[in-house]
Amino acid sequence: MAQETAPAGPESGASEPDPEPHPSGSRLAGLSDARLMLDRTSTVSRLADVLRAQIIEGALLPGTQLAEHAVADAIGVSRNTLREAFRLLAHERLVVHEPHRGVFVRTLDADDVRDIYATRRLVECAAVRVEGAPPEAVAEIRAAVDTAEVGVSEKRWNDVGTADLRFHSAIVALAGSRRLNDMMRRILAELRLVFHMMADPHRFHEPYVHRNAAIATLIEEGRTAEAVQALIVYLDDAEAQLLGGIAERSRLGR
Amino acid sequence: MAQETAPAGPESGASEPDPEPHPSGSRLAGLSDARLMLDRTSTVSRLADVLRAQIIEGALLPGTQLAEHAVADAIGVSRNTLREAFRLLAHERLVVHEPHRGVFVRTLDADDVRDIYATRRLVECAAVRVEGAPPEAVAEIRAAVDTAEVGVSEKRWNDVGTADLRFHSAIVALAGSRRLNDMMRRILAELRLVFHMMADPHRFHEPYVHRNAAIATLIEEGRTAEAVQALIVYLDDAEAQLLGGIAERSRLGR
DNA sequence: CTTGCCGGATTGCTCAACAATACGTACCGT
DNA sequence: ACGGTACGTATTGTTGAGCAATCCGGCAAG
Repeated sequence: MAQETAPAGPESGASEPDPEPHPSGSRLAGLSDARLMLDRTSTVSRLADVLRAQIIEGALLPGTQLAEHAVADAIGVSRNTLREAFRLLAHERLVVHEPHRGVFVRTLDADDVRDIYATRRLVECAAVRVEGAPPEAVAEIRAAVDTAEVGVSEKRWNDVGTADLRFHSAIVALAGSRRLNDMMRRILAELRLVFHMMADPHRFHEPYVHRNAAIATLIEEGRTAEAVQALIVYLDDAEAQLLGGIAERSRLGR
Repeated sequence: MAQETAPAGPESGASEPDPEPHPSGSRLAGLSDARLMLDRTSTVSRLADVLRAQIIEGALLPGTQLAEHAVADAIGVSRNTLREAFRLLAHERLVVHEPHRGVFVRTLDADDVRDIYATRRLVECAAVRVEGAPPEAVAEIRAAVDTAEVGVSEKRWNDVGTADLRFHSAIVALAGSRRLNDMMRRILAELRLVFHMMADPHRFHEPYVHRNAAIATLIEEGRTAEAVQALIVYLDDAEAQLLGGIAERSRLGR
């Protein structure tokens, strides 16, 4: 399942942050990142990408143990290389590393959800308020909404979820900060773990698609105060629904 | 220099993100992280802590190459173990990992400074505005100010810098979000790299101590709007000064 | 001065081994 | 039946060596 969806966004190299553009004054611009395109290698990076994609897609459910020897053999890499990849994923909070016990796909609790939504409320609302947002970010917001609506009409709920997170990434991109974008990408990846812990994941996205559209319009029209208000309501509702799902899940069989 | 200062804050385990507090409803609070205190082992964690402290204190200056074999031999750990620690630090952006070339202590440029301050403006100002801030966070703000003032009177500039960053960490803590705190700790650690790239690092902290005190008072009195305004001015000035320092540095011998 | 080539050094990754730790299970006394 | 102990096994933590791939510096040729 979930195998047919695109790998979402494993683009983040995560370890090569800077092309360090040479100070040469010559007109050779546009080549500064060519180096990165060339040696996109590094087994560890690709390994982390693969595992990240598997976790985000739900192929590896929260709580699953990732035994080193087994995974290393299955994928065909050395145990040491796998451990390096695990360190990255642990730093992204997609897996937890319990000493002498192993690494497990992260299981989030109610406190995590509350913390995630506290962060989202603060960052997303502040991003909407930022002056002089780059126009391509606004366009990206609209594009995400369109994608989500297509997904709804075709009942591709997984894609709807992806588009929803893309929508909120685009909102954060209004702030125009790379670090903020990275942080939010990681937090939204965490959020996918919560969805995978639920039954009927799609019901957590589908009702919000039209709200996203409304918020997008408000942003496009520069009505930031109203957009922020709508966003707060949105986030409160979504948080409450997820907390309800977690409570329900823990009530029955845990 | 800088050797006499305390290791600042190497507390962040960075790889064991969660004590995973057991859902047991019993009143055994405060013990959830006892497990971590016990097996505080893990060579990789301690190794990362050591390197992080060295970098943050300035013992390892930006641009320094950390050759695997040399460092591993010097510290007395295996090369594989060291590589795992490097992955952590690279993810924290304290070092850069250039494929087939090695890892270097990160060198930040003007764009990095702008990005860091864009993030700080957004996050810190929003944190001040958050309702219902935990009182211990406010107390921590005041404590940081006091420490900074003691540092000034004793001309311990390095401690003044540490206290300044502690002040801003405390401001972010007003939001009461663990993830936000972690992110800001990492960003402020990055900022220390910028300071180490400058001549006379202390002149970037000393003029701001009394401003911190004023902001702290405004926060304590609940005058958030004024506090935010003062914070924005503060951040703008600090950013401009750092950018000036970088420009100056790149003008002469790079 | 540029181009091409070579040798030395470093990194990327693998493999195998051993110590340290956690877990399941059988055993034991009460 | 219950709590505790001991033990064997499986997994992780860490090490060390080794080889291919890659980068860097220098040197020779054009």
